[in-house]
Amino acid sequence: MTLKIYNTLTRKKETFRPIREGEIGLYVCGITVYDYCHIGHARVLVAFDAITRYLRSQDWQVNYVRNITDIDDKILNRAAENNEDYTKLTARMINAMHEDERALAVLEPDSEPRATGHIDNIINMIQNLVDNHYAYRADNGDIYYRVKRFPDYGKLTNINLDELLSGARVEPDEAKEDPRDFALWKAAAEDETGWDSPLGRGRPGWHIECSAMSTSTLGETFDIHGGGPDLPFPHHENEIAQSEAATGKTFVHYWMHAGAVRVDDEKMSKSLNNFFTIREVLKKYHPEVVRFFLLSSHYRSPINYSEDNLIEARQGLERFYQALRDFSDVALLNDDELKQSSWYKRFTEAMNDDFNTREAFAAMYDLVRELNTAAREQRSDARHLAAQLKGLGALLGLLDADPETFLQGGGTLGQSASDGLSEQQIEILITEREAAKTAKDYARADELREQLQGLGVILEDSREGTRWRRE
RNA sequence: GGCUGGAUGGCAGAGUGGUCAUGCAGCGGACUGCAACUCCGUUCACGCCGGUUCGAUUCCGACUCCAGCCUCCA
Repeated sequence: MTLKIYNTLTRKKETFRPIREGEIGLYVCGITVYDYCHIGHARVLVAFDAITRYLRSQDWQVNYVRNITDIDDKILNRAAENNEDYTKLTARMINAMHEDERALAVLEPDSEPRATGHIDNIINMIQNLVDNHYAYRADNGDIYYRVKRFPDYGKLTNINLDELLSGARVEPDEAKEDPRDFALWKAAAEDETGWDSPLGRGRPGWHIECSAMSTSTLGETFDIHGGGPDLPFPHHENEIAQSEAATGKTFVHYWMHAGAVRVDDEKMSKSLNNFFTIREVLKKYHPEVVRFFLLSSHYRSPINYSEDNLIEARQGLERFYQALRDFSDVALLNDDELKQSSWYKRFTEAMNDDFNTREAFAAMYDLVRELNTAAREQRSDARHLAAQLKGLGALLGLLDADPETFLQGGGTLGQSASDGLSEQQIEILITEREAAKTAKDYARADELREQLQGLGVILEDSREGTRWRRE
């Protein structure tokens, strides 16, 4: 089955053709670690995690590289504000990032290079660019990329160099030959953070670290480069200019960019200061609800982070776990068994079409209905349907929790204690209600049920007894 | 202003040249002591104007509006 991927470079959905048969080199721009990750980071992390999991399930050998930018002006400024060494700040933020990733079931990439671990590669690449006149050393000691010398500049985002110049936003800098040039190496004084090198003492500018890390881990030309919605310009445009000038080869075949996360229908940005960190979000919502929410739109569409939409995601996920409730013990199918399934076929058709997770969900919801019907009729295929549902969920990193635990957790974590009702207390009230029901004292039974409902506990009666879940 | 992408039912959100998206919500029914869960049925749709076509929400063009990037940001 052919895999189609929307390529930012061509602005078209294209049939994916790997450089080497069966293999995919994937580089995703990771985090600049000067603060906690926010919900926008979460989207990129979760989207490429789901994509990578899916590709591997289709027998692609994926080499997934996601970098950490751990040296940068924002980091140095923040460290100075905190009056701490910048490596202390980045170490703390990297730990926090890893915690957030684990919570969201984001698997580790195959490698996670850090800018400070690639200083030699960065220096070599800049030296190469200087030697070939793609870069020059300015009077202030900074080294800039000579944008004019790279004729393809702007091919990713279709910008016109002259118009870029007329845009007043380009910062005029006396040291530059041309205001459009950007820094590769920033000169550093002895008492500033920097590395000694043939380029002079300094530190890398933003952009060059990704060119160095990606080409040194995946080769001068690789398959897919991904990132957030604000990266095509200037970051990826500059990466192309640096890398292709340095190697003389095509840098990347497919460019993938996630859509923006909005907050209550407002643009989310650092300057508006309206972003939510992942850890704040996880205080309100179960991590799988957040993951499900992020995957419930196509990865390229804008998505709106709001109370309503998160509640909706929770309800959707609850539908899956309700269906799996009586099948928590079913074993996962092996690959061959799963691939026999017609549901699997529909699911993969959706995913092979530029990773259409929402369409894949539609197939899973239809499977849920079939499963519920089978279970109601006590059909023998119910267990197999449940196993297929879990199998499809696993391809996206979903539905791995114990259904009862998920439903009784009520879509958030750790709220049972603050609710004032322990599981034991709930069970006691349910037993009391059972007694009232047996005695046909329905008024008392309803009173108990309403009491529990007021505390966020929903009861569900069945022939086998009463189950409960939190809203 | 330039460059991208989009406009689908009450909301969210896919997709298709002519028969169903899907989820939530609503309505009717089954189940239930009553509910909840679940199942069955069902209402509600493709921004606006032209064109192509036997037929367009789907293709083409104009228009209007919205979002992202062009400034730190994933």
